[in-house]
Amino acid sequence: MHFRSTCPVSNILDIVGDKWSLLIIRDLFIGRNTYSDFLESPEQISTNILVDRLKKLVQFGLIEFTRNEQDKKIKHYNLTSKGVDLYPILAEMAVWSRKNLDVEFHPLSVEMFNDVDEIGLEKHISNTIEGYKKQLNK
Amino acid sequence: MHFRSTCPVSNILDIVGDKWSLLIIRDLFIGRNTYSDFLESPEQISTNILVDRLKKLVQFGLIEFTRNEQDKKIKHYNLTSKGVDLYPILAEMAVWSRKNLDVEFHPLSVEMFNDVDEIGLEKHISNTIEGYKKQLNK
DNA sequence: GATTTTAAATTGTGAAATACAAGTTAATAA
DNA sequence: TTATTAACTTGTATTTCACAATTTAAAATC
Repeated sequence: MHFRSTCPVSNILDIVGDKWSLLIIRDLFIGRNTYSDFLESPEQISTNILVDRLKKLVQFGLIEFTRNEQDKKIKHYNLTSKGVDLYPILAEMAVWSRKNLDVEFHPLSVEMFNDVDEIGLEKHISNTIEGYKKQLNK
Repeated sequence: MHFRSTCPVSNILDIVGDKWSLLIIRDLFIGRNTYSDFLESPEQISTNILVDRLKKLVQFGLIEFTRNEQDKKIKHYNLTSKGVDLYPILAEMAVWSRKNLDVEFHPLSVEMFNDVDEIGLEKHISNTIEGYKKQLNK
């Protein structure tokens, strides 16, 4: 891995600072976990870019995959602990957009973040991470 | 502005989701605020990319500039409130890198974040934002 | 007021990343 | 044996980025 500098902000951007990587991470948090799932996301990633990003994210140790027992040609991707640690960044991004952009957001995002005003962002983040880990162990 | 979807994470990535925009924002938080300052950053942005990103960030309303009174060919850029609101994202990125990457970080970053263990991330963020705003009004 | 300096911006060219469409592979299902 | 389908590859066009050189315009110097 080549880092442009020794700045930690620059370093993480060298890993996930492209148009697609963080959207795949987001997908994993909302339960999408297969190649086909990712292709169905509303942003419409290209197949060659998707394959490339999945490989890179595995190389970086942010995600890994297991084979479906019933249909072994299906790969189920999941976040590693390094990948789960990205959630605060995604959450802060969503907070920024909801505060600073005057647009109608996807119902799923509205639903996902409607607990923030009540319980606070910190609790929302820890709940989401806990929820993700629980769902993995099933 | 064209958004790929109505997901708030996707939306902010459509604005600052490239290799350089957030590094310019970072620079502004550490006191670098002119074209020449940005060029001197360790990541070595190209002049054409820098001009392009500065224009876009102004268009998006994340930054603005004033002319130096003594030397009017110098532009001093500053973050708008929308831009200042990006700091939590930068902070979470730095937190992620410091936790998950095994590298030596720039002394400035080490110094900047050495208060986090003591006072917590939330306080670090509000202090940094407050500090930035104060410095602007001088 | 002509010349030099410098911050900001532009231009040109090659390389890399991304978009889009079509085709391939290999495991499973029929 | 032949579909079917999840994952992946390939080819080409477009866009973005990197790198080097040059231009512009305001300020400073002579």
